[in-house]
Amino acid sequence: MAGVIGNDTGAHRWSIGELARASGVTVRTLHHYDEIGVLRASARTTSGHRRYTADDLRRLYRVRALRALGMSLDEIREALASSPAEDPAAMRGLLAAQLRQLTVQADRIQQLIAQVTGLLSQLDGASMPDPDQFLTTLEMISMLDTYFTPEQRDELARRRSELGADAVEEARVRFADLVEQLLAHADAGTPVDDPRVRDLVRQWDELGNAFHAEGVGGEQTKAAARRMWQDHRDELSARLPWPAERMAGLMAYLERARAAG
Amino acid sequence: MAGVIGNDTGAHRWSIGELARASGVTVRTLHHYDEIGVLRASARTTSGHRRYTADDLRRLYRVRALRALGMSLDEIREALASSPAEDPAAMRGLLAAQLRQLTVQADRIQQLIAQVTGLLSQLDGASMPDPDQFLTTLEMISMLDTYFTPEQRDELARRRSELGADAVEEARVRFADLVEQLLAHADAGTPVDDPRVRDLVRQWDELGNAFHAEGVGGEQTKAAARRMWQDHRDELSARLPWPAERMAGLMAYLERARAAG
DNA sequence: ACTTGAACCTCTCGCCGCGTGAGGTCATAG
DNA sequence: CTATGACCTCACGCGGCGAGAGGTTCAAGT
Repeated sequence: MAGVIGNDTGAHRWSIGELARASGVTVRTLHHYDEIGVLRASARTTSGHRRYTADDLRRLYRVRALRALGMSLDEIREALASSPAEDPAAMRGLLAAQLRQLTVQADRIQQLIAQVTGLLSQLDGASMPDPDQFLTTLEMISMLDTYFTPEQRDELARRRSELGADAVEEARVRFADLVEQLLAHADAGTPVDDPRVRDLVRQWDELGNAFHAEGVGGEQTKAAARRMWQDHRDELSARLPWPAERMAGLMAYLERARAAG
Repeated sequence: MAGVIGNDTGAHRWSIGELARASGVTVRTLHHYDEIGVLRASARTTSGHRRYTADDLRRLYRVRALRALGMSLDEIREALASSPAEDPAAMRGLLAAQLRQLTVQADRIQQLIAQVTGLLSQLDGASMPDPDQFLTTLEMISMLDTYFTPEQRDELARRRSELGADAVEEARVRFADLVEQLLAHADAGTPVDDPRVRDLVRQWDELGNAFHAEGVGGEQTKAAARRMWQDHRDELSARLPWPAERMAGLMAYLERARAAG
């Protein structure tokens, strides 16, 4: 079975220290591999010292290679359990799975890099009147993590980058403008079914929709955003130039207008 | 000091379960944060139950955000120890360090992806006469890891990709040709200072130099390659179309020719 | 006032891949 | 016979919690 190529008859048998030096791993690592069955010493002396064969050395090389590719020792044991000569498909599946996992990790890291870069540019940017602003941004990050699933965050980020920074900035300006106009109407007591108000509400909803996907997914994202707003009205409106209670009143006005529409 | 923004006088104080639900972390996590001092409950009831304030909640958000960016809890504790309002440079340094670390990780993962992809293409390629070939490739990977430093591996990979796959294949063919010619001379007993032999040796060295950098770094890489060859002559020559002892003889012939040149 | 069930407390072990000892046995050279 | 290394088997430690055991306390209903 094992050892079709290099049979060990009469060949040298290594002690654990020799194997360690030859392969560049520590003795402790070999002990560990023996313990968990990734690489068992194929023999012991009468006094209990491990003796390794040339086949063991080759197997060790394979183990180290697969580990260098990022696999767990459990996966490696399974991969090397059935001789790959009999079962090349198993090895293929494992490598493919590993590749998928690596791609996922790479994506995650790229996202983190983008986020950290963004935070750094906020810190370095001219707009640094107030370190509290930065801390609040930090708080927002974990809020987003709490309320949106990773897929939803991906989707939001994707749409923002599709729109481009300029369009996002323009949307921010238009949003501020809508807030001001609607607040004015709310203060003036304009009825919610006034055509001017209805038009403003329509613009508001359109503006928001640009950031969400269509269909069920988009609705879920919007629902998550609403939940976040309801739970953290104060913290969130602290980042806006209007006081929290004014925004709360505005949201109520909006709700009534939508109900009337 | 702390709580300049949101003072807690008379405000609601959360139990650990309420804080957990509000922030989306588990109670166990909050216990852990309390234990290691990342987020201490700012008070306890007489019976020992933890009570959290609004400031604690904000701090928790910051902790979760920094963790989502990949920082360790130790780093986070340090980062939040000094109020960042007093020391914005510290936070900047931390984020910059984190960004560096993330870039390193991203590079590593990209390399792994390239390696796994290469292995998969070897498995899928038409040239799959022999699963042993594949296993030997695995063994080579860990050998390279043992003999070359990460920098040296980077350098080798860089030069190979600069040369391009075609040039590498061409070099392989020329190498085979040189081996055949030199073996013929060695067998024929041509003296090592024969001009034809010296020319072949010159070509051999040039061919090898194309894969190594110039200067001290390149010499170290070549030395590492020689050590690898010396330690693993048999395994390595098993991947070449000539028997190990013929290659060994050839290397000796080469050495003598270089000494004579 | 009593009971119940949920929420809270502390303490401990488990995961992964070993590093780093501690304390004892075996092999070999002088 | 002894000194020195190489080897052996435990066993704890690391990071960031999950999972559970076993006991107390809280809040609400009867």
